Order: sequence, then C-alpha cells, then structure tokens
Amino acid sequence: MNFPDLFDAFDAAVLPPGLPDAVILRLRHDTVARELAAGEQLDLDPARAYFAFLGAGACKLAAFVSSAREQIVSFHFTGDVVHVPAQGRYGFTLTALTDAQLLVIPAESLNRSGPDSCGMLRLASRETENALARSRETSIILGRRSAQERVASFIVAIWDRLGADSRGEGWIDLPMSRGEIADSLGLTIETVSRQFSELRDLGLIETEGRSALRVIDLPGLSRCAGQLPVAA
Amino acid sequence: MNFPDLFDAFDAAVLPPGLPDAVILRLRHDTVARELAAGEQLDLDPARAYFAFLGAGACKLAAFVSSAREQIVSFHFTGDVVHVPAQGRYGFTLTALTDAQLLVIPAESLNRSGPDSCGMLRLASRETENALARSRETSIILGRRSAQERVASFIVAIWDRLGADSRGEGWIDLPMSRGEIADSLGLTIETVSRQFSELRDLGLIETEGRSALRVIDLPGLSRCAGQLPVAA
DNA sequence: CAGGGGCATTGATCCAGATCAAGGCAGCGC
DNA sequence: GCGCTGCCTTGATCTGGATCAATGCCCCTG
Repeated sequence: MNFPDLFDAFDAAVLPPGLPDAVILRLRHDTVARELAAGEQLDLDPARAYFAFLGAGACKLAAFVSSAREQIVSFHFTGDVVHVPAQGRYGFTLTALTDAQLLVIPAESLNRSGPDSCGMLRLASRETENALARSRETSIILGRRSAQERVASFIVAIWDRLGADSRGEGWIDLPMSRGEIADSLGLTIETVSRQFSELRDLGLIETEGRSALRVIDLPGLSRCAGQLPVAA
Repeated sequence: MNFPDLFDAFDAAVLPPGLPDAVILRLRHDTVARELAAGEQLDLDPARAYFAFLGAGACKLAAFVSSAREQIVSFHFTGDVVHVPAQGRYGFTLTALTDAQLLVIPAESLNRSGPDSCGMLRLASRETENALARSRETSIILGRRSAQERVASFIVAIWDRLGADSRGEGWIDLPMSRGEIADSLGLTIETVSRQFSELRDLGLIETEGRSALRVIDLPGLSRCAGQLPVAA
C-alpha cells in the first residue's frame, strides 16, 4: 500500500467528515508512511508524541523497564490508531509483530491550534481517551487477577478483535509469541503456556501449532476471565 | 470555598488564557461545585464522562472489580484535574479521602465543538493525556515489580506530590489508609505494612502513628523503587 | 529430507506474597 | 479515664506462580 492509499484509508476510517481541505492538506503534509517488517521497530523522536494509524498488520507498544523484560502496554491491529507517548519516566517503542503498514502523525500536528482544526483536536482527544480506557483496563487486570483470569481475558479480548476478520472456520492466528503475551499480562512464558494447556483441557479453546487458536466456548472463557458483564 | 472562588481557582490554575468570555460563561454554566466529606463518594451519571477539578482535599478514583476489593486507579490531590470515565466494562467512582471541594465538569461540555472552543478541547486533550501517562505508569508498576519496589515507588510518588506543600519539618500526612495503598498497588494490607516496616528498618523513611510519614533518604528510596532514571 | 535453532510445553522445586491468626495502638463515645 | 472499634503491625503457614531444567515440536536452511 502506498502513501496515498494509506492516507485515504485513514481519512475514510478515522478522520471526521467535513474537515476543511486546508486542514487535511496540512495533515497530509505532516504525515509519513512507514513500512515495517515483522520484528522491526518504529524509529521516532523520543521527545515527541505521535499517533500511528495501522493500515495493515499488527504491532505492540512496549515500555522498557530496566534491562529485564519489557512491559507490553498494548497490542494493536489493522485499523487501530495507536497513541505513542513521548519519553517520560519510561521510553516507549512501537514494534511490528507482522509486516505492517503505518501512517505516522506527530501529535503536535493534530493539536495545532487554529479555529478550523477543532475536528482534529476532537480526534486526538478521542483517540487518547480510547487509549486511556484500554490502559485502565490493563491496570485492573494486572492489579487483581490470577494467571488464569489474565490469560482468559487476553484470549477473549483478542478474539473480540481478531475473531471477526481473520476467521477461517473459527480459527485465528495469534501474531504474538507466548513471551509477548506473558510480557503484556505480567506473567512468565511458562505460566502462559500452562494456562493455555489448562484452558484446552477444560475444553474452552483449541490450539494448533504455535499460533493457531480457536475459541470453543466463549461464555465459559468469559467466566474464567472473571469479569462479571458490566451491569451491576 | 464557594462556587465563584472555586471556579476562579480553576480558571487561574487550569484554563488556558485568552478564552472568549462566551466560552467561559458557558463552561461556568455547565459546571457544578460539590463538597464531599471524607469517605463520601461523588454521585455521577454512569453514562457520562466527567472532568473534576479538585480545589481542595484528596480523593481516589477506583474501579469496581467483582465484589472483592476494588482496584484504585489513581489518587488525586489539590489542584489536580481528574478524568472520570463513563462506565464501560467497569464502573468507576470518585471518593473523597479527606473533606474535599470539587468542580464537576461534564466531558461533553469541554468537547463541545465550535470554532471558538478549541482552547477547551486542547485542555480536555491534555488532561486526558496526563491521565493516560499516569495510567500507563501504573500498568508498568503492576506488571513487573516486587512488593518493595511498588511500595517504594508509591512513597516516592506521594512525596513528590505532597512533600512540597504539606511539609512541616519534612513530615507529610498520608490521606489514605494502608488498605487503600494496597488496593492501588495490587498488594494486601499486610504486605504493604511489612514493606513500610522494612523501609523503616532500612533507615529510608520514618513513620509516626497511622499516617505521618517522613522520607529520610529519597535517593535510597528511589533505588529501592528500582527505577533507573530515564536516560538509557 | 536431514539438521539445527528457537519457541513451546511439561515437570520439579522454590519463594514472594497471600492468607490465617493474634495482638497492639490510636481515636472515639460514654 | 475506660472500654470499644477499627486500623495497623507482626508472626506462622500456605500456595500460585516464578525459576530451573529437560524435552518436544515447528519451521527454516542447506
């Protein structure tokens, strides 16, 4: 996918309708396309914050914590807008899990003031709010949940996200390794693996090879995830 | 503090300069003051998101997770702007830790479009971004840190925040209980208490009664918190 | 198709922190 | 001032998940 197509996809999927042409043109000018191979890391100015539109592929946003293992903040898939913060106490990196097509937008250029760019600000604000909601959910999972609840939550979430598009007879391909799952859930590889096995033994999921996954019993899995469905 | 004073404090501390009077008036109209006694919970429409300006006092933002203990998302102090999300998968509550004075602003009223209210949008965006940064930091702490690192991080953070204003000879008063600290760090009361004792035995802090705390060796404490100062 | 490297699974052991269980101490009402 | 209630602290034990240690299984390369 080349820049114009990518930008068009971004425009169609994300930009609010009715933006003045001048604003769109300026945004277009500030934006660059990047293509990443699986495993490759997006190289950005650590002093700036960015939004990245993921036109194709999957990636992870991770914080480097000491020299030990990283903490994965979030996974992202085709169509997502990722908020990449500037370096504060921690440095963040965006890394491709599969080959990926990205549109990189400096946050400043969405935040630029001016009476005609309110739409852009709303966009930035909304995307940041989405990121905040996801991050708070992560905190809740990391704070008080058992290994099984974490892994079940993870599978439910990934299924919600990928089940719809990549299903060939209900199977999805996990683009991330067990180690990456572990790093996002605050567990070890071994524990993640054991929980996958256990959920398989419980008849809730089916696996094949390293990455193929099928959810057999979504309600059961949600029950394992321990999240009483909103309401209350 | 009555509404006009509270609003003036909010205007001076938070609002960007140069907003048109009409915008400020509208905001003023949408905003209500609330006074909470210690322990009292702010009653809001769960379907809406809010920003709350904390004119005086301290409070906690918590998510209800099952019937067990809650997960505290963040603590807030005088001068903070708190982002209270609408109910999604979890419900959130804002509860006063000490008697508190709040200004409650529906998020919609900051997000309201209109060519003259870009300044408000910028504000909303910036506050959401702050909340996101804090939340991501929480995730990192919850994901990969030992009990001692968590408690030391907590003390360093609270000291940064409260050390400056409430110091009478270097002592601060923790407005939250051990249980609330535990709920914010993903630990139990007993573990928090033990870590306080241990840090005291190490000569890094001093405590008196239930809530008085003094940091003796901030660098040592930061070392215990395990956070290598940015750089990298 | 054989060999090899890397990830995943599985098992054995260990340990940090949870849980269970007493006390201790500040603050309150009487 | 006395006792009570509710935190907080401290101790003893238990356990979920980490760590250590093989082994197995994809998948790639030659």
